[in-house]
Amino acid sequence: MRWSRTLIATLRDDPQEAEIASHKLMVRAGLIRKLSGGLYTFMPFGLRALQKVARIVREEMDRAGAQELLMPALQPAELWERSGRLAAMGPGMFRLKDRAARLMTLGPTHEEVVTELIAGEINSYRQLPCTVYQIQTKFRDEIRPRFGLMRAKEFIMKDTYSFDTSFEAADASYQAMYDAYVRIFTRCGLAARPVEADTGDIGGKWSHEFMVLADSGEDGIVDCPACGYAANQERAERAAAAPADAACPAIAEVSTPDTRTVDDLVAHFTCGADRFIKTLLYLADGKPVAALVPGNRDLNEHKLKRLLGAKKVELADEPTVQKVTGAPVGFAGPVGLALPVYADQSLKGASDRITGANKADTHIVHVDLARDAAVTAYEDLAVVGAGDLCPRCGKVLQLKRGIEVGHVFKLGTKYTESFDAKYLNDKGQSELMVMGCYGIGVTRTLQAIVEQSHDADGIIWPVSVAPFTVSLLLLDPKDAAVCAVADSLEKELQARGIDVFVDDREERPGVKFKDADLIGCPIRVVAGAKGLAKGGVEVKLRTSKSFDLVPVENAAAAIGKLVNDLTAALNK
RNA sequence: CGGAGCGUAGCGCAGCCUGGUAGCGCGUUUGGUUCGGGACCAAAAGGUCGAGGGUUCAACUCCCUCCGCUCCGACCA
Repeated sequence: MRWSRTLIATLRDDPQEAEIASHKLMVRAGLIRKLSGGLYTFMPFGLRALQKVARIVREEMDRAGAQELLMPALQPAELWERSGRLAAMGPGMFRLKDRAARLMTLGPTHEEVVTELIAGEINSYRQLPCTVYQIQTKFRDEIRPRFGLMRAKEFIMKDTYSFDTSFEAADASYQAMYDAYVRIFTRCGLAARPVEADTGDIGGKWSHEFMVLADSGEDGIVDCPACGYAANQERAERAAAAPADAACPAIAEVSTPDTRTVDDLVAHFTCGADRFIKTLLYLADGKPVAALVPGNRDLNEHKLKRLLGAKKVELADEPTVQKVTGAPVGFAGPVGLALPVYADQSLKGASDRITGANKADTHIVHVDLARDAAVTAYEDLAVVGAGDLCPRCGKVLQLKRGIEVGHVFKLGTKYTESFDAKYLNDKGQSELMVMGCYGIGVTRTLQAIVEQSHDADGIIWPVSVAPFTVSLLLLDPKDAAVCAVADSLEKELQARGIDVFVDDREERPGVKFKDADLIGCPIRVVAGAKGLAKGGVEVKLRTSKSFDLVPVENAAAAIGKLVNDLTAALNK
């Protein structure tokens, strides 16, 4: 392909719309263009890179025994009512009506469609296990699309679904996908790290996310350098550390006018935030409960939701708080509260603490939680952060940030129950299939690669996903001898199956060098009059500062070897 | 949904406070000189100043409403 005949425009300035490096670079290098918030066009170069990622995904899915199919993106909403997810996903789903006023949705994911499909297709244990996948556009009405392709309203996802006869068999399918994911991200040149994760709206018992470490990542990752424990902050647990509180006198009320937040309390009582017990009132599927954490900690709503087995957990609104505590927001406390009370494990044995009095403008001091309040249970409820102790080995945890590029779930029978997906076992009895689902954000993976692999000059594509493997700069397009060299080298490389992009523009060399660095193809070849006079073309890696002068007749072979070396290094 | 900021030529921006009919850089086109890390000179094309309404003799500028984009937050006991 030649620059002069390609729809590509590179930008000198950072686009006003972009914040993070990968987003800026993808726009500047002419890979994507924005249509509207969270909606992007893939330009020819962006599409080439995307298709290379998709191809790797496909090859590894096929190798792992999954079969590709393609399901509709437009789906009857009734399907989502059957699983209960129409309500659970709420406004996150795009909804529309067809001409018969039937409610339809644009698929944000495909558990419903695939389970309905498989329930009809599979009848016998002889047909199991069965794993299918697709690479398809998904639609999610994100609250706040951001960072270009990272969180978009429309994006390309690879979604795989496994069906098995038993939980043990499903574990094997899960492991096969987990292994395939490790290979996929390795081949894409990404250092992606599996971490334990929350299952969210998808449901199920167990899941891992594949995270690309990046400061711009949206997820917190809790990491134990000592034993390798790693988990999404939403999921992360911590080892119990009991407080060393001494016994205290009986409780006493203290007037605290207009002192509602922990910051207010710290200022008022001049003590550490950890001396307070934060009492949070939640509605779990509509029923009020209280959750207690130390004043210096945050409550992890995912943990509370899991503990209560609730479908929906939300902070109680002001009227509810007023009703159950008898006080305005800001003065709730566990003492005398007629609700189920769940306390964070670090409050076990807590004594001489300060809490709200369930009375306007009043707190109580000298609270011994066990003595003065009825705590239903002590559980790990706080958000885990740096400095907490590892739940496995007890060493100190670190906190990092990451981009979620893949997610694997053990779903169990959540969906096969909803859709009555059963098979006959070898004794002729009907049993539910056991399911797993596995997603990769293909478009997000592409951007994560850029986020992880760039420098001040531009993108540094891994050879496996670069829009083109070789950038061939034709420095003197008016010099017939140089053109002839570029032409023949282009053909030789193509004959070897190496894709080449020839910059044949009538531009000064500096412009071509800058653009080549920005676009970031892994191998740069310069064909210029100067180089030819010295004996050949210049071959340089994007990652290297220096080049090799290679005689024209050896160039294709030398480049072929470089490609092989780069590919081998990725797959190592 | 709440908070903040921004919408002026393809891209990046100034002008607005203090109203008088729009400018800079890049890019694009043409001509010339250049030619190994984003050249220079000359000329040119390109804008309903996000949309609608209001105030005014006059609105990019002041006021109101709406739309769009970006960032922060969805944590308060």
